[in-house]
Amino acid sequence: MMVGVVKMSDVAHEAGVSTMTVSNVVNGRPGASEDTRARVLDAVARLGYRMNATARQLRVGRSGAIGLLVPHLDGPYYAHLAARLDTLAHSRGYHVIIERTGASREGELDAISPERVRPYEGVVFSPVQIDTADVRAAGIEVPVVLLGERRLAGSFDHVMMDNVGGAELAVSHLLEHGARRIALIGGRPDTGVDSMPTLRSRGYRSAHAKAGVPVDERLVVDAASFTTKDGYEAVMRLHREGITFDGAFALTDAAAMGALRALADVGLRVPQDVQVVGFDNDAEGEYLIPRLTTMDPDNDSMAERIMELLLARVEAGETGGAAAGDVVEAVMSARIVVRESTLAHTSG
Amino acid sequence: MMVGVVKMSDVAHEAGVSTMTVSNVVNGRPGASEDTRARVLDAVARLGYRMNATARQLRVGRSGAIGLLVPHLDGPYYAHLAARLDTLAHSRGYHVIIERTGASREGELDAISPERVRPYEGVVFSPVQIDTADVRAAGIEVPVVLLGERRLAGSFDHVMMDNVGGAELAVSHLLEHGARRIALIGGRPDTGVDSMPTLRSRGYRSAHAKAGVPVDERLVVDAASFTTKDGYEAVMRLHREGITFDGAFALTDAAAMGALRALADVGLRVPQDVQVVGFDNDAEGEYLIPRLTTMDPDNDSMAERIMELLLARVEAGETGGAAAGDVVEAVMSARIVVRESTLAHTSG
DNA sequence: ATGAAAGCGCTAACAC
DNA sequence: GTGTTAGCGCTTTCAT
Repeated sequence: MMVGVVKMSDVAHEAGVSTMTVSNVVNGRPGASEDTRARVLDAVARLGYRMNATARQLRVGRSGAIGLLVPHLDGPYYAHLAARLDTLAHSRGYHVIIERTGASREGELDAISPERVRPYEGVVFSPVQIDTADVRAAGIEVPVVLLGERRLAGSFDHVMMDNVGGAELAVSHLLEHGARRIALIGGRPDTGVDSMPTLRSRGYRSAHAKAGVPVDERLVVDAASFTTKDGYEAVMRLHREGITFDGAFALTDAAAMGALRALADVGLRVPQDVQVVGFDNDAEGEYLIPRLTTMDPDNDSMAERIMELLLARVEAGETGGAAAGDVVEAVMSARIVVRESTLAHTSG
Repeated sequence: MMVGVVKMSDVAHEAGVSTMTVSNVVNGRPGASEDTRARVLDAVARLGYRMNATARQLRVGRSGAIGLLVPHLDGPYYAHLAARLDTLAHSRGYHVIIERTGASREGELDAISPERVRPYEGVVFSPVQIDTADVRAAGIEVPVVLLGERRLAGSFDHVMMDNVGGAELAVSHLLEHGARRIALIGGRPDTGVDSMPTLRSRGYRSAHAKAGVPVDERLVVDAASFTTKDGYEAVMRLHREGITFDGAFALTDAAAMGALRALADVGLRVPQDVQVVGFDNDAEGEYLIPRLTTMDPDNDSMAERIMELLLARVEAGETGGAAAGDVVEAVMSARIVVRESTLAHTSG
């Protein structure tokens, strides 16, 4: 056993060969006799040699690492995505490294800076504050797949969920089951900007339009961040202001959870008095009281699509982030999971 | 604007100086006239130069990155820890990079391998499958703080939660409030091995011992992984087998959530028929029906302690993972948060 | 105040 | 089959 950090030249010396031969053996390249190979491997084991990945990367570029740059890890969404991506990456010989941007502009710019991104062979980035121009300007040098609702047209492969369609499905379900005054928990006026809340709010409106049911704007309750707390407070606010409703579409399951608790607190029964639908299909939804009807975004397919797009570019040896011409925009659709929080049979 | 990757020598050429001068200016080192500095900065801006962190690291070692190696990111625990550590790291000029080990032995060994760990200036590692010997044998070359319940005696700084004490407090609370047959959801027989479930189970037993209440072993229900589903199924199993109980201590809030749902399904009222306590103080607990009494592990203090220990060693320039002699073992205690799922007043 | 030389640990390209 | 040379992009040292 040697003390200090063992490098290739130490192994070479020990085995009585050149560093090049050690490199070849260690990397499983052909062109070394069985005898030499054995001697090298033996020396490696004896000295406890471990390759210096930094040096290797400076030389060849390959690191085997894929960066996943997300705003935060609260809630099951990104956690689950990370797990799926990691599994997929492993099966292709890569591993996933996760970085939090903190959902701030500065954090996002930091995370996508070339210094920080260069060690990765490709990155999956979910921007929430910055836009296409910023991402292009950052000058990322590796393949990028963008994630999420913001339209970053034309420059990068982009995987997004069909938020509008999913929300429309959710609200149509409520309308079909007889709800006529549907609260939108965490809703936003349509500012024209694409974001998760504005898109899901847009689906809420289009479902109403299709059904010919007018929207009472007082039912649209904004929420800061779609947490359980926010959902709770939104319903409480409606109740305090005496605004009645017989349905509620919460922009996230977390918010729906808070809404359920608030409804219980004010004595409204779900689904008899108010029917509730969430969005995300969090694992907990199945165990809430009552069990929550929700939209399932099929995150697994999404993860597969992402990894497929990214590795295609990585393995094609693409460089220079912004892809040329043949950019893919994949929209994944969501399906409804009906549970106790909405009525079993269609009314009307 | 230049095409391709711009390096220091390009900037040097453009500014008409040597690379050394560029290096000095870019890194804010003294020893460059105002005039030169301006010319260099101008060239940097014009060419869009970004430093190559890999090359720099090969030369000097510093990367500014702290690795957080965790089994998974499901649930709020590690997500919240990551956020706290990241904030603390930023205030000290570092950033946190998260890696999932997948809670497998292989994944953990992979993650702590010198190749993978060398880019970090220090790592926070939460092992669940491997033990001290493995971690030592891995030959990590940077400071390490270990996290979690497994005792990895003597070799590394180690921050752990007082699982036994916390569980004892939770169960004592139930006993004080009149519960006499307390189900242990996710409990384990004490195998002598230290793990979250065995430690919390130990607290369950010691609370009973202190109160002089015997434990009915049929109330100890194992669960695979302490999820909502597991909690639900554990209670259902007790009910099917006709085992009655008037209290339940779930090893995690997630499991408690499933237990609450199961109790509702079998027609038992909480807290009147069964009092329930969880562990972890997840944000959702406050909005469950009924609101959940739980143990708050004070993760923020824990994160502070971890970062403090790690950066102390990093900034002391320590190398060679296993610290010499002066190893710190910090045990953080948990406090109880009383809510609706247990009775308001002490009985008996 | 600035620059030239050497080298961090590794590997591509080319000898032999 | 194996070794030599050169160099990835940066910084340390020492000269000027």
